[in-house]
Amino acid sequence: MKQDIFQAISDPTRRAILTLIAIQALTPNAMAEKFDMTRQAVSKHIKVLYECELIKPEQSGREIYYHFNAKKMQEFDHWLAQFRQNWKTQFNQLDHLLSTIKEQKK
Amino acid sequence: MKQDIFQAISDPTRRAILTLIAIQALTPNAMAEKFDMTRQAVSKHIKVLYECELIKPEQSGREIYYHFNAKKMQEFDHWLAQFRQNWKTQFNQLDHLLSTIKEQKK
DNA sequence: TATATATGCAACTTTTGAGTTGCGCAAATA
DNA sequence: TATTTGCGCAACTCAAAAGTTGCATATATA
Repeated sequence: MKQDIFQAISDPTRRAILTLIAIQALTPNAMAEKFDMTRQAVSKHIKVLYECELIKPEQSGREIYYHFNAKKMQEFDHWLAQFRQNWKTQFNQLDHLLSTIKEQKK
Repeated sequence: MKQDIFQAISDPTRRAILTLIAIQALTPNAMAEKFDMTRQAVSKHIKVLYECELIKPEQSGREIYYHFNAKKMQEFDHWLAQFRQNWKTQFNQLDHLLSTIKEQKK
């Protein structure tokens, strides 16, 4: 099943995994040790993250190091962009409102 | 129940609602017309979005207009910030790698 | 005042997803 | 070669979440 990046990031454990491997690539076993969770449970999270390309595997003998794929994370940034202008505008309007109230109090 | 902003945004319908009302405030009925979905289903999504403060209600007689709360969306931006430097670094490294390959070809 | 409209809440069903146990395969090691 | 280790896949359980129907409440309108 093709995974949705938004759905992938909605899980706290997967967000923790991303934060960890953004610093250093890890094997599934290493991740399982970090969280109080079986290796298989971590393996499922890895599958989700892999299918939406947020992580990349690097085989090394029988071990697999999973790396963070920063490029994919930019999709979020692009989605957010449609709201960024919006929040800047809302804050400017708030500033204006506050100064108007100030004026009225004088 | 206190809702998680990541979980709130993971649902496609809720993302569509946010995109709509970022442009113009809408009533629950108006939203239900946009999607092929009962009013009650939309109402539940509204509840989720409201509980994590992504939208704000504005009562007008018996109608309720829901507005987009841009400020809350910034929480995403803050979470993304921890990766932003990371992806810039990865791209710089890629640039470096590409120019190295270029040099070798000469 | 009677009726229609806009909404929220509760109970229920169905679907999805997180986590477990059990298994098989491939690589390292004795 | 036999055994251990690292990993993925499949079947299962259980909890959460999406969507439905039904009902209650408040406001507008005839």
